[in-house]
Amino acid sequence: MSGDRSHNEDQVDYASRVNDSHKHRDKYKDKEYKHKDHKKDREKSKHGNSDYKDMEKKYKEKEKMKHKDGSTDKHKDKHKEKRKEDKMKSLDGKIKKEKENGFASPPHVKHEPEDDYHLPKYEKSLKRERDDDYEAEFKPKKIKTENDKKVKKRKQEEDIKPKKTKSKKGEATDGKKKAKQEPEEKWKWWEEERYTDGVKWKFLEHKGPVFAPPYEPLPSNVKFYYDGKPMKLNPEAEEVATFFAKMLDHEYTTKDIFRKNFFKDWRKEMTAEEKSTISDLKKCDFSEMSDYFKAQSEARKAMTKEQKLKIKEENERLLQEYGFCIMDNHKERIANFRIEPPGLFRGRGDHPKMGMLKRRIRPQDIIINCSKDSKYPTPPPGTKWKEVRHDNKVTWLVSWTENIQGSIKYIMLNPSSRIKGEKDWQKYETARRLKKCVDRLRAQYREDWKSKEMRIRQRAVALYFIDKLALRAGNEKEEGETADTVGCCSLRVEHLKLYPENEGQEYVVEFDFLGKDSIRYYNRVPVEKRVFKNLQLFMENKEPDDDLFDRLNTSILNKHLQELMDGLTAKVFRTYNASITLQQQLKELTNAEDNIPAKILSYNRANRAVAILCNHQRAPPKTFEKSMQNLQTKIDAKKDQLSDAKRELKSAKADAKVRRDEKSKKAVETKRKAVQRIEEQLMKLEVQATDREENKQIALGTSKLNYLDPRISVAWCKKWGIPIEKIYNKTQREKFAWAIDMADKDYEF
DNA sequence: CACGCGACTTAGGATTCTAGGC
DNA sequence: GCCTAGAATCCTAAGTCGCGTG
Repeated sequence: MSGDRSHNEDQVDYASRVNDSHKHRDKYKDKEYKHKDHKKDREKSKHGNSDYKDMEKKYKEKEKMKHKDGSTDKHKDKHKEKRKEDKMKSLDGKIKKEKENGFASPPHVKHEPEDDYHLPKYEKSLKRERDDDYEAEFKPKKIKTENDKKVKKRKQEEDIKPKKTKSKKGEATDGKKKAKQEPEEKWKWWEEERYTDGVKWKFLEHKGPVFAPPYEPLPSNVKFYYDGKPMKLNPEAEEVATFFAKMLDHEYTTKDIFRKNFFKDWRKEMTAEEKSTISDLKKCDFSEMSDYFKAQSEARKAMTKEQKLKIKEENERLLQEYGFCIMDNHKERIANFRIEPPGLFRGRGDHPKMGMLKRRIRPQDIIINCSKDSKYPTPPPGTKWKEVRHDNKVTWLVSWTENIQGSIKYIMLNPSSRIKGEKDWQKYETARRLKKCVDRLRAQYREDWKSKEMRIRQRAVALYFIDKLALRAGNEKEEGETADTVGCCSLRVEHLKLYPENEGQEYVVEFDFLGKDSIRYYNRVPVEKRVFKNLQLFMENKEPDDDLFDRLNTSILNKHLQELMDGLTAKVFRTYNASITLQQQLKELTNAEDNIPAKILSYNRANRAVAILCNHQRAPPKTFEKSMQNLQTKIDAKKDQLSDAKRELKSAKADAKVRRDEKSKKAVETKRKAVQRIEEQLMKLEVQATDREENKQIALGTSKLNYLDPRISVAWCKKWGIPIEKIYNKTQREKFAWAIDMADKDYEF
């Protein structure tokens, strides 16, 4: 079998892995996670000369280590330190600059040179301009000649499939049109030409963002107390206090870092007087404020129908006005047109910045992106945008810089939009191209395990993990800026344990680390002997907090991958392995004789295998135990009902035997039907229970939305006559409209 | 050529909505 | 009709990756 992942079935049945691995964000460190101390050491060594010398010594020792292979020297730790210092400097500069720019200089509309990229003549045509490069496919830029044949072939396939464009139009127009006029026909962007060379649109018009509602001061009867005494805060400080008060029930507010960060930022909003009084967060009493907000939310729930409807209508109005944009002759839904309201930063895991004040975004923080010849969004009265630009090489409509990490946030389009959909489709096409050459790649990295160059061995082992275990690439992160999490390339020695033998298996590697969102990855896998030996080598003479792959980073890895296949990066493996697993599991698990609920259980199980592979976890719902119990009660009741029905059937039969008339025969039939019906109901419930139990701490949504080629699911539905609604809800159907339209029952990933 | 940053995808949790059971 | 569990949606943090720059 080519291109499947049968060489590592062990991935699929590791329900055991998930079992109690979720939510170890906090527990984790109590156990044996000692990284903190090492971190402190590293922190120290950054300053102070003697420490630096120690480092140098260590560095030299390392160099002596195993690298007799002549590979280029590289020491990640050293770079890390350097980077950090630089960043601190540049951050300083940035803050100062921001103050000068943001407030002093008037915001302005930036005018681009006339002949830039603006091509108004195209904008009226309904179809996008056809590109000069007819061969251009998903990856417009670099098309390798060796691929030309395949490209052409796929092109043809695509041209053949979409034909029913017109056919549906008739039925839809005279059909029942909903009160809110649908944006005429559903636009089948996937039947049109794509842009190449990085142009994302030619016309873009929108209304700009919706700002967070202004702060409403507390009523005078709701007081804040310091050290038992009521205290009126200035509005700014009061607002920040309310952010804390609203989170009082949340675990966050018990965490030291959170409290420390909050308090520090809160004090910045206080008057000199307030600052001098309020010196200890423990003496702050927010409970009255907290109660007030609870009462408010209760009141909101208790509102009358009309009031609720009014709010709903207002929301709808806002959505209609700001929730859409015009991009290239089509009205498209915007994903997040509301600006993030101010509040306290809720970083995940052990985030050093949790609790910091996320400041309010104002019009002068906002950059607008739209066509030059569009009607620009107007800033709120008396305000100005930071900038209006016309960059059609990007997809965002609005951006601003956030104050916690200094990163940029964007307003972009909905997943159902052309611009997102095309990219998504393209992603799966890249993964399918990987399928075609994955055997070759696997052979290659296995060969590379034997390389005499350390960097190549490391690269090959890392790639093996990424492929086999679906690990993320693992970019380096700045210490102290974010939670300490890792991916493949950033794994440290402390994250794995090697067992030459474990529970009857040879060469077992135990992984235990925090990945994205501080979700714990725990897995014990037998690996090939060569991998094991290499790992031993990589770990020799290293401290627990040293990088496992000291001669590798994501950039090196991705450059290598790019050479192996056009468009290949580490994350493509996740997409590929997820999709191919789904396809295989569906094939394996779907039983032709099963009824629809049972088939859907199979689908969910296939989906689950992928979620486990990708380590998509969730906190077990708070009500999980209870709801499980409820379900069990229902099942028991149904069982009783069934035995009753069976008894009745039996007596009806006996009766019929004696009486031998039509009427009693009919009664038997009725009873038989009843038994059958109840049996079906019982089965449905039992299936539901199984499904739910198996899903306790596994999240299916993420893989469904981001990793599974929707055409696989669509094909499966078509093949088995399962309504697509059973698999995808409305939003998902919108996102995957392209797949639903184009995949037939024989689609192969 | 490292490195910072911009753009975009992926992610889990919180909040809101809704359908189905009482 | 009401309540509530579970689904849907919203929210925004946290990744990936490529590119420009000094």
